Amino acid sequence: MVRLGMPESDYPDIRELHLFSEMADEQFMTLMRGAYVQNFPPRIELITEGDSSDFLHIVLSGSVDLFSSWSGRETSMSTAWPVSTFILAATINDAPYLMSARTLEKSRVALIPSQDVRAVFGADQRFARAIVSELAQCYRSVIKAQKNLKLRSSLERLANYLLQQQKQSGNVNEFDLRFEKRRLASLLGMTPENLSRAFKALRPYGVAIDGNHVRIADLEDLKRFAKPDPLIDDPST
Amino acid sequence: MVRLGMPESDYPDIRELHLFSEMADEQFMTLMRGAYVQNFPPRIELITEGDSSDFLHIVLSGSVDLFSSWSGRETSMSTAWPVSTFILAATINDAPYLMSARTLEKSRVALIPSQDVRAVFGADQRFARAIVSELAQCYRSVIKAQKNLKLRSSLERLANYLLQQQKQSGNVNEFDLRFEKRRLASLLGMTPENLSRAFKALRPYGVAIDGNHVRIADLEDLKRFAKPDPLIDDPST
DNA sequence: GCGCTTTCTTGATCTGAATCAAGTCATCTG
DNA sequence: CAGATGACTTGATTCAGATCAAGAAAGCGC
Repeated sequence: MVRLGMPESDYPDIRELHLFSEMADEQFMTLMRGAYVQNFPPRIELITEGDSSDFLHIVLSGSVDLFSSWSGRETSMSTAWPVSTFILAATINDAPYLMSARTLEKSRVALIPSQDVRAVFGADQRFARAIVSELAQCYRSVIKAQKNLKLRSSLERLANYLLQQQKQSGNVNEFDLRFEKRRLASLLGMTPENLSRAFKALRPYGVAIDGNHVRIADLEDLKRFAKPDPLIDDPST
Repeated sequence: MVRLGMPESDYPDIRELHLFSEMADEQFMTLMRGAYVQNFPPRIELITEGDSSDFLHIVLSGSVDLFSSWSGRETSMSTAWPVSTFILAATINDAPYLMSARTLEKSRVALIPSQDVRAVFGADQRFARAIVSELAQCYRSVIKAQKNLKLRSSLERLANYLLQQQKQSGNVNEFDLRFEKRRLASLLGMTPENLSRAFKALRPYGVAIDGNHVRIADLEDLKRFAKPDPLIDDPST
């Protein structure tokens, strides 16, 4: 957990992000000069909900779980994969975090002071536009997640999740789950026990699971059951 | 459902909105000149999910239900009250609507062409900042809604909703529900039948309901059950 | 006023999903 | 290697909430 200024070798990864790709060099360097990079072991809590947002975070490698708690219960809200930012909204509005974050595995995370982000927002028109676009994107993702939760049963959510992963794996009929089942369960809003049963319940639709390896026999068959909808399942729109 | 350019008498209401209050007069007038105002009867569908977003909408009077459908099911996502905008994210990203909108009652709605909004965003630094701030706010609202859904039972959601309304009514111990119970049920993610039962289940905590009139006997008692949390229930943070 | 519709309530029943409890399996550790 | 640990599965049970069905109350048109 060593803390240091950001090495220049990390610049290109960040520069590639939609959020930073269009801005002026000068402003980009301003952000980078104020930034830190830290390496974290697995299961370290990076952020606690309710704390004030001092840094915009960027996952450079590994992965980060965003979760929330209330009254002794806990739920996964989403996962941040490289290379992407998280808690942008709190940074922008200088408001307390609504979610906690912890590393799922060994992870490398960049930290840009929130005040730098807000300052550069005022100075760089393109950066401002990128932030707006990113925020709108984030907003739309949550809306989709909410529709998914309110309109579908847990079995339907799993089926659509599998279709999404299948697509993301390059439209092959076999792929590996990207995380352990207990977290997948929480993401899908169900218990681990029920996820187990849900996988079995999808067998009649041609879904076979072995460990974390999934095989889909007949995509059309599964689609008939899952009824995927771009307004819920398509991450790009 | 007459369509006209916006009368100047509506300008002040809109100008007061956080989104428009800081921008330059000139830019504000540009937006207003391109805008329309329409009067709608109750239960008219203003927007259908999936359509492309040609206008930023502003409720001037009445109220608008934002809802979504999938596979024959339907759910209320939120309600837009005067004076506020809706579907800002779709407008900004020039993306299809994720939610449909219908008037709940006779309503007056202003329409600003999306391309004007995007153009002025580039021209007015203060407007850009206001949009970002508004979007971040919207994002955070949905996150809160999602935490509410995933972490609480329907009874807990109702209890916290009542506390929120009580606060909004000026901390008095009696107030009226702001909409009909079937919609409240949908907003809280439950059926009308269950909402009925939930009200009865809150009686031991001092909640009395008569029609749409609510009386809370002992606020502390209800709070002990509801365990309100600013990171879920406080609309301002 | 009277019918008509719609909302709301209440009870009975059903179901999806959580919980509880064991047991399996794989991995890690001394 | 034995024992511990943690992830996953499976079955039995419970529970929250949905659905179904019917009646009560309230609003509305004529």
